[in-house]
Amino acid sequence: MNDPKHRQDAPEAERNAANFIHPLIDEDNRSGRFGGRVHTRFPPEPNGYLHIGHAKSICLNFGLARRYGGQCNLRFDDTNPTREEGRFVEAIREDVRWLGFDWGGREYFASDYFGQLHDWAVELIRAGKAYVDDLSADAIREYRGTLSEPGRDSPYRNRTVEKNLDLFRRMRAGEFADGERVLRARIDMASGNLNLRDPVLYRILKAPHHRTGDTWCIYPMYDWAHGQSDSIEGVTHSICTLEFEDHRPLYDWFLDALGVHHPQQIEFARLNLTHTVLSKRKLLALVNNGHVAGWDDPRMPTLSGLRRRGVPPQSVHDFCERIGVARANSTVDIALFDHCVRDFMNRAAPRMMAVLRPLKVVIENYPEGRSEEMVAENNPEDPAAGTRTVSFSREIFIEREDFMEDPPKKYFRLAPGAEVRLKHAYIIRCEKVMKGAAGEVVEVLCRYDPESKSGQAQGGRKVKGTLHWVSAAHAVRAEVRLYEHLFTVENPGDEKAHPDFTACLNPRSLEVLTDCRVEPGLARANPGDRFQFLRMGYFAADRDSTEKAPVFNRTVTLRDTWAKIARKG
RNA sequence: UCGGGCAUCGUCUAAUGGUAGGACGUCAGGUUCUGGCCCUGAAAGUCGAGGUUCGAAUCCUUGUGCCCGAGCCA
Repeated sequence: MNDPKHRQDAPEAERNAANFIHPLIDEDNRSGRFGGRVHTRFPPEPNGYLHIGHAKSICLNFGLARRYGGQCNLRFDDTNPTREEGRFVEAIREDVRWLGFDWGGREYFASDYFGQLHDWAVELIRAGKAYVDDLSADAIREYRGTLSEPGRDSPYRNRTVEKNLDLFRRMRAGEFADGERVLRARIDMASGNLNLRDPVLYRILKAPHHRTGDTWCIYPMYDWAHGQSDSIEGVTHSICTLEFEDHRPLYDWFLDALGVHHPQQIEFARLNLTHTVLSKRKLLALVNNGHVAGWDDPRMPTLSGLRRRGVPPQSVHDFCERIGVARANSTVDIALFDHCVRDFMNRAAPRMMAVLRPLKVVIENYPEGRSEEMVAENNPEDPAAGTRTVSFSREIFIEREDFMEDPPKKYFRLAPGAEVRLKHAYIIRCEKVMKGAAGEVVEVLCRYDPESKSGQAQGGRKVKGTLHWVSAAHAVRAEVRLYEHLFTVENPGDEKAHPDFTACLNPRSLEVLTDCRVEPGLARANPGDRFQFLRMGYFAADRDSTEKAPVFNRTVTLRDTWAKIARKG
């Protein structure tokens, strides 16, 4: 347990890296600002699927609650009925659950608070802090001014409280058409912060809501709903991304105007990852334009995509811990994510032998019709994983790339006259190469050394290379889907460098291999089961997989030092 | 142009006025029945200019660069 390899088993707190939010919370706890309480929330809008960037937020919010012995709510920010759908709610729940977080029944919706929000709006009107504006959307935009010039007051800004109350009541009663009127806060049309130039609180939207149906025809804007929802839930620290920084003065203004519980908003930098895109719009385009097979395509950075590809949730946690939390915009190298996947899989995934591109090898001096059961360790990193047996016989398959008729130097694999170890079995020597009409290698003839069996007294003889293999008679056919990063360039989301991000798509992001041969035990893999295919990478059974037709997704390759050497020549 | 924010190895992130450290990546080597894992080592950073201080990544001034903001989206 003290083995550094097993640090994943260390208590959460020990792996919890420092970030700038901790001292802020520590100070609040010292001063007693929130009575020593720490309560966070993860607030997705149910209008799409969660991705790895959301995982950073989820791990942060739930992680802070865990670190400080507090709680974290799951709250759906469903204030826009034209974009949100119930089906996303279940998908989001599933993703958060997959990451292993439990919101303990504290599942809330901004729509739960529509009544309270309405009453508070009336309170603001009574206090002269909100008014109904008849200006059109275009006019409001014009009156708002620009980044460098102040706005102007709406001609409707100084209506009486009675008139505002009446108009707001009629807005709610459905007397006006969409867009005809809005309720705005009366703050400061000259503010340098555009969010304070009389922001809209309510707009008229005669659209059914996924939870409240047609109860409402006016819906609160994000700014009006979010802070108050935090307040109602007793949230202490409202963690959000950097683009909401300009909204904080408004967040504070509403809570102060209402005189209710006032959480602290804290902003952090959202995650960017190389070789992928994380914008909802671009992800949607990938799905809609058929560049990927769906939201859970294993190439997608969505949590459902990662899950289907076989990424363990522990790796996502580890990744989120390692990237840290800061206020500077940054782009994390996807190599770090891949490392986290390998790091966990190395310790957790049982080894199996699978030949992806088969080449037949006949061992001439091995008796026909004979076979033996070789003992194979399931995971050299985990003795407790035990052993299994693998059938060996006269005809086997090896990987095509593990044989070269005319090998470069430093090639440790099979070649005419060369010797290699067959993992868990014998040392063989290549005696002859059989070719087809086009001169292609179709079969390799070898002789084995009976004294070299794995685990035998004489088995210790050293050879440079060790190959994985399967017995031709025993192996089963399988489909294997090889995935690579979706984009060839580091930052496909950079619209200046790449106006059309789909032009950066990696043409080799998916390669389907249908004639693979795998150990028979693999046919019984259940969807989601993860393995290391020896020397080939980490794989997981796809949800399409059946015992008759097993299908595996490559989650990530192994580190490949040979590929690096070969590339350099 | 106005308001807000951010600049530390290639990348991400620590250092709370006192030895600039870790991780990924890269390179070199060791070990190995996985060219995996593991182990050892190396290269690699405080945006620029002034100032305060015994001492500055940290504080001050100033410059530069980048990000966010003009939805009845979130």
